[in-house]
Amino acid sequence: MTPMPESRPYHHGDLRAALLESAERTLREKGVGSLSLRELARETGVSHAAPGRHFKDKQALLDALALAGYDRMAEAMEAAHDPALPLQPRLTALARGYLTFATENAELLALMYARKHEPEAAEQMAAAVDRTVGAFERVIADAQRHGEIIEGDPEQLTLFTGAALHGLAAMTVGGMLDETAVLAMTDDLIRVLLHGLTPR
Amino acid sequence: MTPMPESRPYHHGDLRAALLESAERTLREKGVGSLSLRELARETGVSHAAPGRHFKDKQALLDALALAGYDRMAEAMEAAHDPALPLQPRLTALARGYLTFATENAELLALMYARKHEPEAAEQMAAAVDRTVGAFERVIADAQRHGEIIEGDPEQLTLFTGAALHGLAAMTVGGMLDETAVLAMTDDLIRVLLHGLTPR
DNA sequence: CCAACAAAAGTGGCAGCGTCAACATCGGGA
DNA sequence: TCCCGATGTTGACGCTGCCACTTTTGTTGG
Repeated sequence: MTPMPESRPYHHGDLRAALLESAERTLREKGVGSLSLRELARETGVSHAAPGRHFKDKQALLDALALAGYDRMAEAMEAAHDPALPLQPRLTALARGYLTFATENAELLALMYARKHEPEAAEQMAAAVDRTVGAFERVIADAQRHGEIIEGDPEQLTLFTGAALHGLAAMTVGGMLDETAVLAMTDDLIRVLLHGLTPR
Repeated sequence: MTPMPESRPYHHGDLRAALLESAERTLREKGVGSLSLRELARETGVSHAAPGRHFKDKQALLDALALAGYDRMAEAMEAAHDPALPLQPRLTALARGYLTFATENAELLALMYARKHEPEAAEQMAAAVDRTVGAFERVIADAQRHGEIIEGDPEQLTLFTGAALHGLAAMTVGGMLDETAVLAMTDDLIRVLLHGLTPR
């Protein structure tokens, strides 16, 4: 039970990465509310003030987490993006990609959308958002050029599509829907988005 | 500058209501992050432990706030609901109602959707959600009976509509859109929802 | 009419948190 | 080699939520 001197080196090696990793696990397992710098330091085996060397703020750590999240999300979206498919399945695949990422990273997503970020981080975020939204926008603009989608500002049409997806994700995270249900209705959602609620 | 004995009565009168009111103001002005029971007590002129008499927890106070929010939201929706209108303007009016409430009560809305509520509060919330969603669902089911909307589970179609709206609201709250822009595109959103992204 | 009781408020204390300043240790470049 | 900057540690401060205990107050039954 004695702490076992352990002779851990004075310098950790890559504390910053270790903290981010540990933080992401805690975020996933216990939520952002029970994420404490001191607890993090304890888990990582460093003193309570050590994290301050790498993140000036708790918010700075959360920002870093969110930024990493955007990278992973962009990857997931790009992986789900198959330009060879026709419009409807192509959109459906993208939608599945987003919804899967969103439900599997609910707490992280909340952080990403949080609007509390410090100014410098906010810029990087904006760029990261574009990477994700861009995937959708390309599909829309593409299809528009082929006459498969109505005319109008493609940015706005993309926004509507994204809003529907994000709303569904938010409802899932909020507990109104369960994860399998939301994936099961993705097909229907895209169909409604493309063909409308009114009969043709 | 002296505190001025003030001879405030030992019993406040209606501390519970005073706390909720003060909390809502702070929530609106400084966000949930800077909402502290002690600060609240100070503002209200009572001791730091007095709030504990009326809310067993900080979460209990947040739950009460959220519950009141649901009531106000339901009122706003019912006020925006005009059954005399034809389908499209009727939906548009409801959408405006929701988006207006959402942008004007961003922090509160986040609280309402937070999924951290204690079990008893959660039940009341579910009922409150139904009051709001119900407004939309009635419109959809109504129109379906008149053949103005495609067949299919009205609950699911309502969900899609609600998701699009909520997504748009979330983006506004998140700072991607500004308040006037979102209201300006409400018409377009409903049109796309009803008639689809593809040409007819 | 008043004693007793319960509800409502106050007081003090605890542990945890984020942050800061001052000090310690280490490794790498002048 | 030495020294300096980056990294880690220690200790402290004020804040927070929460708890146990005491005090005040209004109400109510005898």
